[in-house]
Amino acid sequence: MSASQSEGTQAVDDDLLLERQLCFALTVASRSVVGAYKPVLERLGLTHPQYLVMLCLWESSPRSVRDISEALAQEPATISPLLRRLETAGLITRRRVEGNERALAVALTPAGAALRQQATSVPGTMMAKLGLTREQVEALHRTMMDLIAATAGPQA
Amino acid sequence: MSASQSEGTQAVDDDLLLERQLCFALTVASRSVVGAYKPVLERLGLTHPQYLVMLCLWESSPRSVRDISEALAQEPATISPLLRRLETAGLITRRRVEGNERALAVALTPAGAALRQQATSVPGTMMAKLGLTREQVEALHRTMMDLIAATAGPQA
DNA sequence: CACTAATAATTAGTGCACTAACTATTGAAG
DNA sequence: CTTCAATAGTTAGTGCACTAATTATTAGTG
Repeated sequence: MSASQSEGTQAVDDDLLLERQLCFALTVASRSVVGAYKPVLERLGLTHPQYLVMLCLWESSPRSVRDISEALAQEPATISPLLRRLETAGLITRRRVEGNERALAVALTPAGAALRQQATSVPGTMMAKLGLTREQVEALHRTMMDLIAATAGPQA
Repeated sequence: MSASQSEGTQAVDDDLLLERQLCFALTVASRSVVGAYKPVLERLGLTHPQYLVMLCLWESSPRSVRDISEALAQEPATISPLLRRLETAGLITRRRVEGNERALAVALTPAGAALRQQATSVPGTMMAKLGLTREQVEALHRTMMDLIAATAGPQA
Protein backbone atom coordinates (compact mmCIF):
# COMPACT_ATOMS: atom_id res chain seq x y z
CA MET A 1 0.00 0.00 0.00
CA SER A 2 2.95 2.29 0.00
CA ALA A 3 3.63 5.15 -2.26
CA SER A 4 7.27 5.41 -3.05
CA GLN A 5 7.91 6.44 0.51
CA SER A 6 9.23 4.65 3.53
CA GLU A 7 6.25 5.35 5.73
CA GLY A 8 3.48 3.86 3.72
CA THR A 9 0.18 4.36 5.41
CA GLN A 10 0.59 7.75 7.00
CA ALA A 11 1.85 9.45 3.86
CA VAL A 12 -0.98 8.03 1.83
CA ASP A 13 -3.50 9.14 4.43
CA ASP A 14 -2.13 12.66 4.48
CA ASP A 15 -2.53 12.76 0.73
CA LEU A 16 -6.27 12.46 1.24
CA LEU A 17 -6.51 15.68 3.24
CA LEU A 18 -8.77 18.06 1.40
CA GLU A 19 -6.48 21.00 1.85
CA ARG A 20 -3.64 19.23 0.17
CA GLN A 21 -5.50 18.39 -3.00
CA LEU A 22 -4.19 20.26 -6.01
CA CYS A 23 -7.50 19.65 -7.78
CA PHE A 24 -9.31 21.33 -4.91
CA ALA A 25 -7.07 24.40 -4.92
CA LEU A 26 -7.25 24.59 -8.69
CA THR A 27 -11.02 24.47 -8.97
CA VAL A 28 -11.45 26.95 -6.15
CA ALA A 29 -8.92 29.28 -7.76
CA SER A 30 -10.68 28.99 -11.09
CA ARG A 31 -14.08 29.72 -9.60
CA SER A 32 -12.68 32.57 -7.53
CA VAL A 33 -11.02 34.27 -10.47
CA VAL A 34 -14.07 33.82 -12.68
CA GLY A 35 -16.14 35.22 -9.83
CA ALA A 36 -13.84 38.24 -9.67
CA TYR A 37 -14.43 38.85 -13.38
CA LYS A 38 -18.18 38.69 -12.99
CA PRO A 39 -18.99 42.25 -11.89
CA VAL A 40 -16.54 43.63 -14.45
CA LEU A 41 -18.01 41.62 -17.33
CA GLU A 42 -21.55 42.37 -16.22
CA ARG A 43 -20.98 45.92 -17.39
CA LEU A 44 -20.44 44.48 -20.88
CA GLY A 45 -23.45 42.21 -20.56
CA LEU A 46 -21.27 39.11 -20.86
CA THR A 47 -20.69 35.99 -18.81
CA HIS A 48 -17.14 34.73 -18.54
CA PRO A 49 -17.47 31.98 -21.18
CA GLN A 50 -19.16 34.47 -23.48
CA TYR A 51 -16.27 36.87 -22.93
CA LEU A 52 -13.84 34.18 -24.09
CA VAL A 53 -15.87 33.62 -27.24
CA MET A 54 -15.87 37.34 -27.96
CA LEU A 55 -12.09 37.51 -27.44
CA CYS A 56 -11.91 34.76 -30.01
CA LEU A 57 -13.99 36.66 -32.53
CA TRP A 58 -12.27 39.98 -31.95
CA GLU A 59 -9.11 38.28 -33.14
CA SER A 60 -10.65 36.99 -36.36
CA SER A 61 -14.24 37.44 -37.30
CA PRO A 62 -15.91 34.92 -39.50
CA ARG A 63 -15.08 31.65 -37.81
CA SER A 64 -16.71 28.25 -37.71
CA VAL A 65 -18.10 26.65 -34.57
CA ARG A 66 -15.41 23.99 -34.64
CA ASP A 67 -12.72 26.62 -35.01
CA ILE A 68 -13.99 28.47 -31.95
CA SER A 69 -14.44 25.30 -29.94
CA GLU A 70 -10.84 24.27 -30.63
CA ALA A 71 -9.49 27.69 -29.71
CA LEU A 72 -11.35 27.52 -26.39
CA ALA A 73 -10.67 23.82 -25.81
CA GLN A 74 -14.34 23.06 -25.50
CA GLU A 75 -16.90 20.79 -27.10
CA PRO A 76 -18.97 22.18 -29.98
CA ALA A 77 -22.02 21.10 -27.98
CA THR A 78 -20.99 23.56 -25.27
CA ILE A 79 -20.37 26.43 -27.68
CA SER A 80 -23.55 25.96 -29.69
CA PRO A 81 -26.13 27.21 -27.19
CA LEU A 82 -23.69 29.86 -26.01
CA LEU A 83 -23.55 31.27 -29.54
CA ARG A 84 -27.33 31.24 -29.72
CA ARG A 85 -27.43 33.50 -26.67
CA LEU A 86 -24.82 35.85 -28.14
CA GLU A 87 -26.89 36.02 -31.33
CA THR A 88 -30.00 36.85 -29.31
CA ALA A 89 -27.97 39.59 -27.62
CA GLY A 90 -27.22 41.02 -31.06
CA LEU A 91 -23.45 40.63 -30.81
CA ILE A 92 -22.95 37.98 -33.50
CA THR A 93 -24.62 36.49 -36.55
CA ARG A 94 -24.76 32.84 -37.60
CA ARG A 95 -25.00 32.11 -41.29
CA ARG A 96 -24.33 29.02 -43.36
CA VAL A 97 -21.15 29.26 -45.42
CA GLU A 98 -21.81 29.43 -49.14
CA GLY A 99 -20.09 26.55 -50.84
CA ASN A 100 -20.24 24.50 -47.65
CA GLU A 101 -23.75 24.22 -46.37
CA ARG A 102 -22.85 22.27 -43.28
CA ALA A 103 -20.35 24.78 -41.86
CA LEU A 104 -21.53 27.86 -39.98
CA ALA A 105 -19.98 31.31 -40.29
CA VAL A 106 -20.03 33.02 -36.92
CA ALA A 107 -19.37 36.72 -37.38
CA LEU A 108 -19.41 39.89 -35.30
CA THR A 109 -22.22 42.39 -35.73
CA PRO A 110 -21.30 46.09 -35.57
CA ALA A 111 -22.46 46.02 -31.94
CA GLY A 112 -20.26 43.02 -31.25
CA ALA A 113 -17.27 44.69 -32.86
CA ALA A 114 -17.94 47.92 -30.97
CA LEU A 115 -17.99 46.11 -27.64
CA ARG A 116 -14.27 45.49 -28.07
CA GLN A 117 -13.55 49.10 -27.17
CA GLN A 118 -15.17 48.70 -23.78
CA ALA A 119 -13.38 45.41 -23.26
CA THR A 120 -9.92 46.88 -23.60
CA SER A 121 -10.02 48.02 -20.00
CA VAL A 122 -10.89 44.57 -18.61
CA PRO A 123 -7.39 43.06 -18.35
CA GLY A 124 -6.01 46.13 -16.61
CA THR A 125 -8.98 46.32 -14.27
CA MET A 126 -8.59 42.66 -13.34
CA MET A 127 -4.85 42.94 -12.75
CA ALA A 128 -5.47 45.83 -10.39
CA LYS A 129 -8.33 44.01 -8.72
CA LEU A 130 -6.21 40.94 -8.09
CA GLY A 131 -3.23 43.04 -7.09
CA LEU A 132 -1.00 41.28 -9.59
CA THR A 133 1.79 42.72 -11.66
CA ARG A 134 2.09 41.94 -15.34
CA GLU A 135 5.04 39.73 -14.53
CA GLN A 136 3.07 37.75 -11.97
CA VAL A 137 0.22 37.28 -14.42
CA GLU A 138 2.64 36.03 -17.04
CA ALA A 139 4.27 33.63 -14.59
CA LEU A 140 0.88 32.27 -13.55
CA HIS A 141 -0.08 31.95 -17.17
CA ARG A 142 3.03 29.92 -17.96
CA THR A 143 2.39 27.68 -14.96
CA MET A 144 -1.15 26.98 -16.14
CA MET A 145 -0.01 26.24 -19.69
CA ASP A 146 2.52 23.77 -18.32
CA LEU A 147 -0.19 22.10 -16.32
CA ILE A 148 -2.46 21.88 -19.35
CA ALA A 149 0.41 20.32 -21.27
CA ALA A 150 0.84 17.79 -18.47
CA THR A 151 -2.78 16.65 -18.75
CA ALA A 152 -2.50 16.31 -22.51
CA GLY A 153 0.88 14.77 -22.07
CA PRO A 154 2.38 11.25 -22.20
CA GLN A 155 -0.61 9.02 -22.81
CA ALA A 156 -3.29 11.06 -21.08
CA MET B 1 5.95 45.48 -26.91
CA SER B 2 4.84 45.47 -23.38
CA ALA B 3 2.90 48.06 -21.63
CA SER B 4 5.27 49.30 -19.11
CA GLN B 5 6.79 50.64 -22.30
CA SER B 6 6.07 53.67 -24.41
CA GLU B 7 3.40 52.40 -26.80
CA GLY B 8 0.01 52.67 -25.19
CA THR B 9 -2.67 51.41 -27.56
CA GLN B 10 -0.83 48.41 -28.89
CA ALA B 11 -0.14 47.05 -25.43
CA VAL B 12 -3.79 47.35 -24.47
CA ASP B 13 -4.78 45.55 -27.66
CA ASP B 14 -2.30 42.79 -27.00
CA ASP B 15 -3.88 42.33 -23.62
CA LEU B 16 -7.04 41.23 -25.37
CA LEU B 17 -5.39 38.30 -27.10
CA LEU B 18 -7.09 35.14 -25.98
CA GLU B 19 -3.87 33.28 -25.42
CA ARG B 20 -2.65 35.88 -22.99
CA GLN B 21 -5.64 35.74 -20.72
CA LEU B 22 -4.87 34.29 -17.34
CA CYS B 23 -8.55 33.51 -16.86
CA PHE B 24 -8.52 31.47 -20.04
CA ALA B 25 -5.46 29.46 -19.05
CA LEU B 26 -6.84 28.95 -15.58
CA THR B 27 -10.25 27.66 -16.63
CA VAL B 28 -8.74 25.39 -19.26
CA ALA B 29 -6.25 24.06 -16.71
CA SER B 30 -9.02 23.44 -14.22
CA ARG B 31 -11.19 21.63 -16.74
CA SER B 32 -8.21 19.63 -18.00
CA VAL B 33 -7.17 18.46 -14.56
CA VAL B 34 -10.74 17.61 -13.57
CA GLY B 35 -11.03 15.74 -16.86
CA ALA B 36 -7.88 13.79 -16.01
CA TYR B 37 -9.44 12.77 -12.69
CA LYS B 38 -12.60 11.58 -14.35
CA PRO B 39 -11.62 8.03 -15.42
CA VAL B 40 -9.87 7.48 -12.09
CA LEU B 41 -12.87 8.63 -10.03
CA GLU B 42 -15.27 6.71 -12.24
CA ARG B 43 -13.90 3.56 -10.69
CA LEU B 44 -15.15 4.86 -7.34
CA GLY B 45 -18.46 5.87 -8.82
CA LEU B 46 -17.81 9.53 -8.00
CA THR B 47 -17.76 12.78 -9.93
CA HIS B 48 -15.05 15.25 -9.06
CA PRO B 49 -17.25 17.52 -6.90
CA GLN B 50 -18.59 14.43 -5.15
CA TYR B 51 -15.02 13.31 -4.50
CA LEU B 52 -14.30 16.60 -2.78
CA VAL B 53 -17.35 16.17 -0.55
CA MET B 54 -16.23 12.68 0.37
CA LEU B 55 -12.73 13.94 1.21
CA CYS B 56 -14.46 16.40 3.47
CA LEU B 57 -16.45 13.71 5.24
CA TRP B 58 -13.54 11.30 5.53
CA GLU B 59 -11.84 13.96 7.62
CA SER B 60 -14.76 14.38 9.99
CA SER B 61 -18.00 12.59 9.68
CA PRO B 62 -21.14 14.15 10.99
CA ARG B 63 -21.04 17.60 9.45
CA SER B 64 -23.68 20.16 8.56
CA VAL B 65 -24.37 21.34 5.03
CA ARG B 66 -23.04 24.77 5.85
CA ASP B 67 -19.88 23.33 7.31
CA ILE B 68 -19.24 21.33 4.13
CA SER B 69 -20.10 24.24 1.89
CA GLU B 70 -17.62 26.48 3.70
CA ALA B 71 -14.87 23.87 3.53
CA LEU B 72 -15.39 23.55 -0.22
CA ALA B 73 -15.95 27.27 -0.79
CA GLN B 74 -19.29 26.65 -2.39
CA GLU B 75 -22.88 27.70 -1.94
CA PRO B 76 -25.14 25.47 0.15
CA ALA B 77 -27.50 25.48 -2.84
CA THR B 78 -24.78 23.75 -4.86
CA ILE B 79 -24.04 21.17 -2.19
CA SER B 80 -27.64 20.33 -1.44
CA PRO B 81 -28.56 18.36 -4.58
CA LEU B 82 -25.07 16.88 -4.65
CA LEU B 83 -25.65 15.39 -1.20
CA ARG B 84 -28.98 14.03 -2.35
CA ARG B 85 -27.20 12.08 -5.07
CA LEU B 86 -24.58 10.78 -2.63
CA GLU B 87 -27.41 9.66 -0.36
CA THR B 88 -29.09 7.85 -3.25
CA ALA B 89 -25.75 6.17 -3.95
CA GLY B 90 -25.78 4.90 -0.37
CA LEU B 91 -22.58 6.67 0.66
CA ILE B 92 -24.03 9.14 3.14
CA THR B 93 -27.08 9.71 5.33
CA ARG B 94 -28.91 12.97 6.01
CA ARG B 95 -30.65 13.31 9.34
CA ARG B 96 -31.87 16.28 11.31
CA VAL B 97 -29.74 17.10 14.30
CA GLU B 98 -31.50 16.46 17.58
CA GLY B 99 -31.66 19.65 19.57
CA ASN B 100 -31.46 21.72 16.39
CA GLU B 101 -34.16 20.75 13.96
CA ARG B 102 -33.04 23.10 11.21
CA ALA B 103 -29.50 21.78 10.89
CA LEU B 104 -28.74 18.61 8.98
CA ALA B 105 -26.25 15.95 10.06
CA VAL B 106 -24.51 14.57 7.02
CA ALA B 107 -22.73 11.34 7.94
CA LEU B 108 -20.90 8.54 6.19
CA THR B 109 -22.57 5.17 5.81
CA PRO B 110 -20.37 2.09 6.23
CA ALA B 111 -20.14 1.95 2.43
CA GLY B 112 -19.08 5.59 2.33
CA ALA B 113 -16.45 5.03 4.98
CA ALA B 114 -15.21 1.92 3.21
CA LEU B 115 -14.75 3.79 -0.04
CA ARG B 116 -11.92 5.70 1.58
CA GLN B 117 -9.66 2.69 1.23
CA GLN B 118 -10.05 2.67 -2.53
CA ALA B 119 -9.53 6.42 -2.63
CA THR B 120 -6.12 6.31 -1.03
CA SER B 121 -4.55 5.46 -4.38
CA VAL B 122 -6.08 8.42 -6.18
CA PRO B 123 -3.52 11.14 -5.33
CA GLY B 124 -0.62 8.89 -6.28
CA THR B 125 -2.31 7.79 -9.48
CA MET B 126 -2.98 11.36 -10.47
CA MET B 127 0.56 12.52 -9.71
CA ALA B 128 1.89 9.77 -11.94
CA LYS B 129 -0.67 10.53 -14.63
CA LEU B 130 0.25 14.20 -14.69
CA GLY B 131 3.94 13.40 -14.46
CA LEU B 132 4.35 15.68 -11.47
CA THR B 133 6.57 15.20 -8.46
CA ARG B 134 5.28 15.78 -4.97
CA GLU B 135 7.33 18.98 -4.85
CA GLN B 136 5.78 20.27 -8.08
CA VAL B 137 2.31 19.50 -6.79
CA GLU B 138 3.03 21.38 -3.60
CA ALA B 139 4.41 24.36 -5.50
CA LEU B 140 1.35 24.46 -7.72
CA HIS B 141 -0.85 24.17 -4.69
CA ARG B 142 0.82 27.14 -3.02
CA THR B 143 0.49 29.19 -6.19
CA MET B 144 -3.23 28.47 -6.34
CA MET B 145 -3.74 29.33 -2.69
CA ASP B 146 -1.99 32.65 -3.26
CA LEU B 147 -4.27 33.34 -6.19
CA ILE B 148 -7.34 32.50 -4.12
CA ALA B 149 -6.08 34.87 -1.45
CA ALA B 150 -5.69 37.56 -4.12
CA THR B 151 -9.34 37.27 -5.16
CA ALA B 152 -10.51 37.41 -1.56
CA GLY B 153 -8.00 40.11 -0.89
CA PRO B 154 -8.10 43.93 -0.51
CA GLN B 155 -11.78 44.69 -1.08
CA ALA B 156 -12.70 41.88 -3.45
C1' DC C 1 -45.50 35.97 25.20
C1' DA C 2 -45.50 37.88 20.56
C1' DC C 3 -42.60 39.82 16.87
C1' DT C 4 -38.73 40.05 14.59
C1' DA C 5 -33.80 38.74 13.28
C1' DA C 6 -31.01 35.45 12.07
C1' DT C 7 -29.80 30.90 10.70
C1' DA C 8 -30.21 26.25 7.96
C1' DA C 9 -31.50 24.06 4.22
C1' DT C 10 -34.06 23.59 -0.02
C1' DT C 11 -36.22 24.96 -4.50
C1' DA C 12 -36.57 27.52 -8.90
C1' DG C 13 -34.32 29.41 -12.70
C1' DT C 14 -30.27 30.47 -15.70
C1' DG C 15 -26.13 29.12 -17.73
C1' DC C 16 -21.96 26.16 -18.48
C1' DA C 17 -19.77 21.58 -19.61
C1' DC C 18 -19.77 16.98 -20.92
C1' DT C 19 -21.34 12.50 -23.42
C1' DA C 20 -24.19 10.33 -26.60
C1' DA C 21 -27.32 10.41 -30.15
C1' DC C 22 -29.10 12.65 -34.22
C1' DT C 23 -29.54 15.43 -38.80
C1' DA C 24 -27.52 17.07 -42.72
C1' DT C 25 -24.11 17.85 -45.84
C1' DT C 26 -19.76 16.63 -48.17
C1' DG C 27 -16.24 13.55 -49.94
C1' DA C 28 -14.44 9.07 -51.37
C1' DA C 29 -14.73 4.42 -53.38
C1' DG C 30 -16.44 0.92 -55.73
C1' DC D 1 -23.97 7.05 -59.71
C1' DT D 2 -24.65 5.10 -55.33
C1' DT D 3 -23.23 3.66 -51.05
C1' DC D 4 -20.61 4.66 -47.08
C1' DA D 5 -17.64 7.13 -44.15
C1' DA D 6 -16.25 11.50 -42.47
C1' DT D 7 -17.38 16.15 -41.09
C1' DA D 8 -20.34 20.16 -39.02
C1' DG D 9 -23.74 21.42 -35.99
C1' DT D 10 -27.51 20.66 -33.00
C1' DT D 11 -30.35 18.34 -29.41
C1' DA D 12 -31.22 15.54 -25.20
C1' DG D 13 -29.90 14.32 -20.74
C1' DT D 14 -27.03 14.63 -16.49
C1' DG D 15 -24.61 17.23 -13.28
C1' DC D 16 -22.32 21.47 -11.37
C1' DA D 17 -22.49 26.45 -9.87
C1' DC D 18 -24.62 30.62 -8.97
C1' DT D 19 -28.49 34.07 -7.43
C1' DA D 20 -32.84 34.83 -5.53
C1' DA D 21 -36.77 33.33 -3.27
C1' DT D 22 -38.97 30.07 0.06
C1' DT D 23 -39.75 27.21 4.24
C1' DA D 24 -38.71 26.06 8.79
C1' DT D 25 -36.59 26.50 12.97
C1' DT D 26 -34.09 29.07 16.54
C1' DA D 27 -32.72 33.12 19.08
C1' DG D 28 -33.39 37.81 20.64
C1' DT D 29 -36.04 41.85 22.03
C1' DG D 30 -39.71 44.71 23.60
